[in-house]
Amino acid sequence: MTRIATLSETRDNCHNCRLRTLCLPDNLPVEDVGRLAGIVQRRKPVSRGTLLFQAGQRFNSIYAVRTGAVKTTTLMANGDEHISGFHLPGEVIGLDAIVSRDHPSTAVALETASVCEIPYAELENLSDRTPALQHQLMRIMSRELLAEQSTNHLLTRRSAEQRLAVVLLTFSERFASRGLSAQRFRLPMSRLDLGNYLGLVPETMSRTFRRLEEQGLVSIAGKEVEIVDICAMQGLAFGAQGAQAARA
Amino acid sequence: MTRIATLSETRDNCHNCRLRTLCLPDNLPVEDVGRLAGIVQRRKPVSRGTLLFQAGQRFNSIYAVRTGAVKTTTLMANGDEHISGFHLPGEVIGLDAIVSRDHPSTAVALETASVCEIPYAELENLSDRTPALQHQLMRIMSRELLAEQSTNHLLTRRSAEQRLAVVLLTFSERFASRGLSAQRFRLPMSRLDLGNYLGLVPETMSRTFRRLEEQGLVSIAGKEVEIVDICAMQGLAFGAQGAQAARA
DNA sequence: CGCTAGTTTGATGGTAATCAACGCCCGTGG
DNA sequence: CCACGGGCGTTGATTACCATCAAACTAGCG
Repeated sequence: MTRIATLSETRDNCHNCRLRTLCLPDNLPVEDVGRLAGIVQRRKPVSRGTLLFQAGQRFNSIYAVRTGAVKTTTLMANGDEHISGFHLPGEVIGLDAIVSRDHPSTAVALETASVCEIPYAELENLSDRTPALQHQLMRIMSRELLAEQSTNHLLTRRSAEQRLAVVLLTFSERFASRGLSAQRFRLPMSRLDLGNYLGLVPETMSRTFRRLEEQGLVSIAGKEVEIVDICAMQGLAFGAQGAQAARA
Repeated sequence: MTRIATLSETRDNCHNCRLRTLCLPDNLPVEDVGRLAGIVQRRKPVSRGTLLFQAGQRFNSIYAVRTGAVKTTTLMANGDEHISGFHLPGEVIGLDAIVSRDHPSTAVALETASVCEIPYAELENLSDRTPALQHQLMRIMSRELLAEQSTNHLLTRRSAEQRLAVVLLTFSERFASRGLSAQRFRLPMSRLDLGNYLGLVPETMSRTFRRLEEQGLVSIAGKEVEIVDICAMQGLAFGAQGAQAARA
């Protein structure tokens, strides 16, 4: 069932992409999408564990996830590794490298995944002549900034249960906006990875999953998640105060 | 001693600004700095507590801090307020509003402060015709992204002592790069604000300051800070593991 | 069929939140 | 000038949550 992409298909890259409204081409007029498609390079699928780029590597391109899921990790000054995000199809990664010559983080495929590579020099060059593209880039970076801020809040002021609830609801929404079920989905990462992202050790992850299940909010089977009571989940995630300080 | 800025002085805005290498004009050719200066509006100093913009307000401009210090806060879904950052002269705020029509956060002067207002429509328009400006904008956003990521790590995986050490060292560096002393400085925010930012209650802030002092790392007098042993501070901030999980 | 990474369970302890109360600084108004 | 008040900061006692340690269990995979 392997199909070979023809050249014309490659040119069509973004036009026909189901993810176009989540990705760089969003808000672009048709002719600009064509020009963008001209510099986008589809990469062949890679298997779980493959590095898309590595911290310290020279920054040449940003990447848009096409299929599968990717995590980005950073080696911190003290030597431990921090997962800065999980990325689903349509999301752009590598933006944190623009300011320096090198990638600050490493991107790893969490499952079989494929990406579009966008050489940054060419993207810069193109967006110099394409205001709409430039504006879309700014919007994407602004959105990332906003997401990081809300992650910050989540991590400082919420209990383990709330962190997990928020993250599950976030995945639910992200899957839904990609046309998948908001109720049932499969988490692409291990509990260790999810715990690293949330600032919780695996033992706590396990116990917290169980507590959510006991409360009848979710049903868990390995990496398969079913959100049983979405309202109660939202109540837990966003209602009242965290377990910790929440003074004005 | 009040000086009235003349028109020509206003035009010169960015050229003569001591902060130009930290701010939007950095990396721009002289003629582009002039064009940028043409759309920058100097605002009169405002006193402590003044709101520069408010969450929910229509997004029109970004702002560069010129003097003083500013905090940005966000009202989270659960009703509590989260301080997303403290901003010193040369830093640009409001970038998180680009993606939506409205400001997600509120900016408050922490002390007497003045800002430059940069109408975003004009900035967009100008950067459409000014590649270097666009690239500088991208670099600034990328830098912000990076900063948020490292804050994330700080908040999830480090003890109260380490969080405070990191934040003090960060302020030290930021003051130093503005030509001020790296050893002695005055924190512009209350302990409550700093605690909110770090995810710590005021009681813990107080005790943690005292512990750093007892260890001979710093000397504290109200908001005045002296970093006594910078090496030991760095050791504490970046060395070894945090008090919490740090598994790969 | 065993191996290893990942996950779970239980027992214990430490760090920081919470609760309670007091002292300090500073601006306001009598 | 002094008294008052409130925001801010400090200190102490107690508690809760989550990390840590230890160990068993499961599942994918060569």
